[in-house]
Amino acid sequence: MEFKDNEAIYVQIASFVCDNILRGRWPEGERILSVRDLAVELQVNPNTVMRAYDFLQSLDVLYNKRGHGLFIAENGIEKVKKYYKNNFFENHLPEVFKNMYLLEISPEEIAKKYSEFVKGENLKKKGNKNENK
Amino acid sequence: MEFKDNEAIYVQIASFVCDNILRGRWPEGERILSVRDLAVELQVNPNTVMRAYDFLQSLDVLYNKRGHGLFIAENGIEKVKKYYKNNFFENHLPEVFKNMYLLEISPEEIAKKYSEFVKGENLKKKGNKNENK
Amino acid sequence: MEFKDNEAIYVQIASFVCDNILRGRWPEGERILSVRDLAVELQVNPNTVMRAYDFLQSLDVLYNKRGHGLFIAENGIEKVKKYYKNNFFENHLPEVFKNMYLLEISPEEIAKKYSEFVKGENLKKKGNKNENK
Amino acid sequence: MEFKDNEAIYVQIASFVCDNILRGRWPEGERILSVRDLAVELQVNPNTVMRAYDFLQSLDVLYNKRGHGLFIAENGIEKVKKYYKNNFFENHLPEVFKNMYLLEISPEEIAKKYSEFVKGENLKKKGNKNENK
DNA sequence: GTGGTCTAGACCACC
DNA sequence: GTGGTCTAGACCACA
Repeated sequence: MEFKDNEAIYVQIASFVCDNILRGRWPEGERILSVRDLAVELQVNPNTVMRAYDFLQSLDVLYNKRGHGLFIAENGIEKVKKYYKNNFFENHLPEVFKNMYLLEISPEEIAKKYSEFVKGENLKKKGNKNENK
Repeated sequence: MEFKDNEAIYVQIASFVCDNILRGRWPEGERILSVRDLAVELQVNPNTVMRAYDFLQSLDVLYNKRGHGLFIAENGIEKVKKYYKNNFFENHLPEVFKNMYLLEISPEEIAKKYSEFVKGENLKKKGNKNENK
Repeated sequence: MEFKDNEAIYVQIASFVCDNILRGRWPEGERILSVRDLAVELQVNPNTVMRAYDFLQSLDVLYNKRGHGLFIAENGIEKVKKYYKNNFFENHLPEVFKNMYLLEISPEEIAKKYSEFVKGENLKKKGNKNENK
Repeated sequence: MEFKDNEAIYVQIASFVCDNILRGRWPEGERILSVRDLAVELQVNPNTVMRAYDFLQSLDVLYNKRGHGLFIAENGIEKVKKYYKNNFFENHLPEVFKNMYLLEISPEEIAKKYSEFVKGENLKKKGNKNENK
């Protein structure tokens, strides 16, 4: 996995985990990869994974069964959505709107680009399905 | 002026300057506030303003007339737009699209919220005009 | 290391780094001396080294692996050459030609002196090789 | 006249004066433009011209006839050449050679570009002659 | 340990 | 007055 360098790696790992939860790849209630395993997979220091997991515990997306490891909360999707939605509307969107306004980018242009983005995502999905066959 | 604390102050100052240029409040070719004056106004160390101005000089948005101060380039708006547009499409937009996709936010909802944002901006403008009466 | 005092120290440090890259002494992809270490070695304030490194990052010659330090880009040599060549042909050479023209110095004389210069450089190289024996 | 912004203006003015002397446009022994007149012509603060003249006096290129103004020395060309040659060989050339060496630019390439430069200068001369007709 | 940011204050050349 | 450079020292988040 490649990391952007304008954002802390642990934040990107947290996003990565949430992604997998929202997309249903990691089902609610199940045990999550151990710190060490994920660290190996992402080629990252375990401490960094730990920070990401800590962060997600503070959001109640993950919880700790003593001695059994970390699990995804039963309402994990809901929790993630809540946090991300709030973040999106409070922090990201105003910035985006300001840019659109000053750079004279119409919402129609955004919508058009978005539909292209969605196409790309759907292709990915199909690709993954075939991979698993 | 208030600064967010999740972004370096000098970056926010640079954005502030670009904003004023894009909105036409600071016309192309004109002299910009001196390092020291802006530092006093923003209650910030002159070095911090200097860093922001340095950055804008490296983008050719500002240029230096020796001994006379810094001036906004004749094609300053164009330069700013170019930089901001690139930044917006490369860095911001993909992130926004991913959020929209995963959080199931439709482009129509975005468009609606945007039109409200624009109303707010227009009110601000009128407010400023009245102030000057 | 000695610094000329008609040029900013941080610029000279940046040149020093580029020199080492172009000469192959510091290979592409490798970690570069930390800000603090180079500051100690050059007997200079860390901020000054930082400025040099900042500049080289803006040229994409250096990049940052968070928490691990700064590394020379894979195409670092190319990037440095591009920047230096442009600088040389746009800024230095016209000045040199004007001097040659007005002072009546022939290109043959230049060529002759250059071959002496190259000899000196080659001796330096051999000297270093012997040092390492 | 346009000034480069990487060199002090008074230095550029001094060069401008030397240029005119070396090219024979301003003959040895003659009175030189007054500080004020040159300042107006170059659209520059008189103090700045003054500094340039001061500098040239320190090189014995100009000298002061009390109450009559500044004059170009009888051996002005020689003095200018001496200073510029020294400067060229001591300061400029080593830098140029280093660049040529590291960027792998051959003296032949330099010679070729120089001959083009000379062509350009000769055209200018003819152009000026015709202007004065 | 790493880079990055900010402040405070001094000093400089230039116009 | 202008920008620009440098130092010293503090503090931070990150790995």
